Amino acid sequence: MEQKVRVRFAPSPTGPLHIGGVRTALFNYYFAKKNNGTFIIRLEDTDQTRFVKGAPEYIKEALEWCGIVPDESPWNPGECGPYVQSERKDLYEKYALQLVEEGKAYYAFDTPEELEAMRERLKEAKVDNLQYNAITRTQMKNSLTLSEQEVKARMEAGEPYVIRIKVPQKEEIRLHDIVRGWVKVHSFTLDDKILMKSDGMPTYHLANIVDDHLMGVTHVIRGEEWLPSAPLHVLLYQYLGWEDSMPQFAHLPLILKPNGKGKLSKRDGDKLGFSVFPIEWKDPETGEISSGFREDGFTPEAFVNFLSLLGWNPGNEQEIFSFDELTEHFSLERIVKAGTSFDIDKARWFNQQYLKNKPDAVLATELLDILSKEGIDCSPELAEKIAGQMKERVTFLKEIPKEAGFFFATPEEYDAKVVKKKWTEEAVHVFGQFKDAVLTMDDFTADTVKEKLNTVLEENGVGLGKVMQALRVAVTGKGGGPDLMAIMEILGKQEVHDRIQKAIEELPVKGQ
RNA sequence: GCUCCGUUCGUCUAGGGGUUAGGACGCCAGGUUUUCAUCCUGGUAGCAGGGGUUCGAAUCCCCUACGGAGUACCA
Repeated sequence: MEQKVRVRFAPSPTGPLHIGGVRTALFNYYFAKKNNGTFIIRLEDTDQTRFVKGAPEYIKEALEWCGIVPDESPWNPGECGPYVQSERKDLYEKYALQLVEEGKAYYAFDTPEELEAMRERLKEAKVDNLQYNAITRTQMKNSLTLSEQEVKARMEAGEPYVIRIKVPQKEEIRLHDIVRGWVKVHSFTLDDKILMKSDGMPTYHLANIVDDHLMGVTHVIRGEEWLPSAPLHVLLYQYLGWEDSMPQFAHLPLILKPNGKGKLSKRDGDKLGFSVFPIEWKDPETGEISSGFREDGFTPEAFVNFLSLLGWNPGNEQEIFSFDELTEHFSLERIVKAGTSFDIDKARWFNQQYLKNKPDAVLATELLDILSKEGIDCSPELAEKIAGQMKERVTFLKEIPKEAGFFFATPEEYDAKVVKKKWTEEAVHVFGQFKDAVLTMDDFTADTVKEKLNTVLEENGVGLGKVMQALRVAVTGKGGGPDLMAIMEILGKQEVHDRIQKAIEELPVKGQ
């Protein structure tokens, strides 16, 4: 049976999306596009108390930055709307009621205190699973233990109640996961999860199944944290009579902290020295800012490339992939099973690869933006030249103002180590001649300035190697950097002259 | 505790009965370069442990250990 692929990414708007969520979205997206399918975004906001203002907008912006364009979403609804669960509220109750009707679910009136007391009791009795299940439900206040009249009376009196699923006592539940193969669980270890909360909202479990069914979702690709509740979901599909159209599951390995200990969480950001969010997030309550990869200077291409290779690989040795290539090569079968530690060094390497391979003109546009934020004036022509000189030497474009500030201003400080070692009487003597010679040049390019320097050096019988670093320090203030001749060409002859002049006046000569 | 999932260099991973266990990041060394970086060359380092099955196991099975997730009127 060939069915058109429909997948969804269903985040909960409780804050910013972290990179694990982004990767889940990416894998769903690749899978949809590769199979000519549809990619849906659905907001799962059934817990109204945890809704965070700005979260939906953040999710949208973050995914867009990565290059994900949903086919159907709250922002561009398709046929299966609405795409926000709180707006679908009325849909869910019907199915919950249907299950109650069929004896597959029931009403429960237990208070949080009573539930807690039940768990305590079980703990003391050294019972393994502290659950609301086939055994314990017989001791609780629900429509299975209470008389029909009493249930009715309690409901009419406005007493809060929930609807719980009635999990069979002895049944093996099997599900096939594309990543993990067959997973078998005994129903006794599941508990009678709440389907409808007392506020009338469904829980994740119900809403998720109902929506996936109604939206025609064919593949559920989500994080491994959902694997333990997947059997419950299967049971729900069976109960609702939707087993035949049940989607296929693929549970993705978790992204772990760099030390491999524990799932990477939103709180790990910054604490570990790197971002865990795609783009910056400002907490609307506290105003606290969490850094994002975008603001750190990552290009979306590098970020996406890196993230896509966390828990998936194409089976060959290629590592640099464009978005289209990722889509083309992606397959669920090649997702790895084991959890994956996050390695920021590799992420940085990816960014550098992309930087290196981008045309100077493209980089110039971005650089101009960075420079203007730093209050540095720069022409597009100059920016392009600087980008060309610096792109292989930095990991992020935003390092340029600091690493190559000499392009914009005469150095105020000079590398003390180089000065101490290389700023010799001989060098100063040669530079005195060189700076004047420079002013007489008509054609001032990297090549001609090199010729000129060589000429002066030859006349004085001094080797190039002996004075190059000193000259570099005089012109740039730094001990390292791009080709000095190219720098001088960019600076122009007057500036070169003035800088050498200044250095000669200010720097202490070695041995004097 | 219980249930489920997992385990190949420090990290990301290839490899699915016969391989000198391959690649990438990182790290180290050498070369190139006027310098730093890039680049090139080389090096470092791994099948969690124990039992089976087999002529032969990183690969298949079992056990143990370790790690992770779940165990809410959160998703």
